[in-house]
Amino acid sequence: MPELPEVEVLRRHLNPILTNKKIVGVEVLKLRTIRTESPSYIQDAIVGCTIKNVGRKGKFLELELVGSESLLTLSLIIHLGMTGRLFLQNSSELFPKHVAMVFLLGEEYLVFKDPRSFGRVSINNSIIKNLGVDAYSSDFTEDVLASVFQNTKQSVKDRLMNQKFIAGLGNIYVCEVLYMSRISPFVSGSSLSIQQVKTLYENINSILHEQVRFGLSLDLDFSGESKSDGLFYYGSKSGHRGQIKEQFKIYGREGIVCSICNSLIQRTSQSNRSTYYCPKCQS
DNA sequence: CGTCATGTTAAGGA
DNA sequence: TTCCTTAACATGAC
Repeated sequence: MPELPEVEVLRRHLNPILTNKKIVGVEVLKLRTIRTESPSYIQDAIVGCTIKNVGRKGKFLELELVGSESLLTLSLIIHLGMTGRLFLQNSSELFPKHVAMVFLLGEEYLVFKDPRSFGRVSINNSIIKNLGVDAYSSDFTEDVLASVFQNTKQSVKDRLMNQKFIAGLGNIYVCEVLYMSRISPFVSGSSLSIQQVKTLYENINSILHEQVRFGLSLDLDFSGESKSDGLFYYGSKSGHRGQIKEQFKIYGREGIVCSICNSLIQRTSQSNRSTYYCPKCQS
């Protein structure tokens, strides 16, 4: 459930549900999910802590925890990777397949399911220290965006996807934003005009706000895997489980005519990721 | 069988 | 050193 808008929608759903809940146990089913930290290290640190807030930076969720003596605070950082999902289920229900980690909250379990295991959980917040400015925050200004493109031969697309510079944009929304801005994904960052940077900035803001608003407008249900939240099942043409599916203007639309100029939308590869673009509008 | 998938990052090259 | 590119990770859908 990967890019910034999806994580933000999830955060807003989880925050009221998780706030003031106490973590009474932790189970690690996939060691890969915690990488170098051992299960006992995580357990010792967070069991007994209470969740005070669910925050976010870029695509990372940050659960702010406070210890039982109310002195110690720490962050439980969760990245959903490509296929990660977080939901609550009742302690009496069976775990689904591919559960990576479970946080016991008394009667309820916060389940982290992650089939591809690209996600990550950590209590070392240095992993979010290297992130650039969050694209959805007030710190993200036109000047910040302009500085991202200075002195680089790297393509506009690769720069926008690099979390070190701007945190939150991924493959889908970078394709969308470049198409909206009529900018070629292949040109170098430093070749952009001031006007192009301005257009890009406005489109990044508008698409992120639009997608968060769209996600929040859906009546999603985060209490239990069986009900599923219905959102963020891209990649499935039938619309996975017959649920609501986000619509994109360019992403995943290879071979379909561009609604602006009637050219065929193309797909190619950039840094091992698919780039969808209109060869005429974005030349 | 083969190709593709919302992401990150270690390792290698220039 | 820095900046950039590539391959790898693991599983499912089509």
